[in-house]
Amino acid sequence: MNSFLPTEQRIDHTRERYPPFPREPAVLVRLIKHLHKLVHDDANATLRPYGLNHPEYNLLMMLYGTPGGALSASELAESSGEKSANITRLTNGLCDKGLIARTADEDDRRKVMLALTPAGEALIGALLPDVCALLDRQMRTLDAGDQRQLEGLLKKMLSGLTA
Amino acid sequence: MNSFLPTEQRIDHTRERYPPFPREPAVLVRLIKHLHKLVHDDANATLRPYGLNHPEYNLLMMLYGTPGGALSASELAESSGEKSANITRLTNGLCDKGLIARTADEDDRRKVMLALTPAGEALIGALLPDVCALLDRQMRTLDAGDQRQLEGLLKKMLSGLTA
DNA sequence: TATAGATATTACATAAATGAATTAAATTAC
DNA sequence: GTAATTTAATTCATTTATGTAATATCTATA
Repeated sequence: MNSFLPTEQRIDHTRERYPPFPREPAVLVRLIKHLHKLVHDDANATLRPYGLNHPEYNLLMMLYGTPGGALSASELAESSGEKSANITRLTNGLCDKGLIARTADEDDRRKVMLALTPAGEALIGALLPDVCALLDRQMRTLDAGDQRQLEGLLKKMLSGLTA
Repeated sequence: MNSFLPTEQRIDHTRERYPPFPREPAVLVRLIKHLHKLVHDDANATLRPYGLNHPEYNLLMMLYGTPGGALSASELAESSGEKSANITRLTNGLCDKGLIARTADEDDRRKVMLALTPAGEALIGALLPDVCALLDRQMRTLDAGDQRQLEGLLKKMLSGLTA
């Protein structure tokens, strides 16, 4: 898992067998997959002591970072990239743990608004130092300029995937 | 899902509540997650007509791109990033479909060597044009220079995650 | 205001992934 | 040469994620 070289060699061998296979796009897609997995596993390890996994943490941080502090289930699904059925399961778990609370929206009674409880706020306060250390560590090989440049390129890539 | 702006706004609001939260690393991690999901879903949609999902396709391409054409189960796990238990499940499915075949390794009888069958080779030959088109389309907003630069930065990021 | 159509949420069934434990074969140490 | 250790692959139980369909509520328009 530590070296990406074998992956590149396989892509090169694939191109010998099938020349139109586009090297750079294939390398980039594999890198994204590889990085995602490492970041995801790393985050899970950091969050486990707090009784959370990465998707649960993401939902809590969506609420923490939202002015007003409340989002509907579908807004959470949209912003977190999870399927709505999965949001129900995850928010059930977070409600059971007492970290978030559901309230019916007054204007649109189809909606269920979700917000952090004091216990949820407290948990985030407790884990943020570890999370910040994790994020800084994960990006430690990139200086400020690298990070800005990478952000720009990833957004450029993103623009080709959504349109 | 199409805009990344709300995510950035949430990160900014998080930083108002908790200033040490590192903006760039958080943005980059979210971008990686976002891009991975889009690429993954996109690939699944392209592969479905061929009766494959993305993990299955990855395993087949590992074998296709390996000189000699055979890998052991643990080598497949290592190179694909899947857990070994998952490799067993996935390769069972691919064997059932007749796309790969298991043979015992002569030197080490604990090992199970996996290789493409003629049917597996044929399927890859059939789907590669679509996959190449997909890859080129996914990276269409990045010119050759962008792609090289992005590859370099992602590898630099990777070096901080594995060590 | 009645009703057709759209949206939000949830429930249920199914699929995919993971972790822990098991079996079998090879390697090492004695 | 035998016992202990390591490694490879699988099985089983559990967790996590997805797709489909059902239910309830809202919106628009005739």
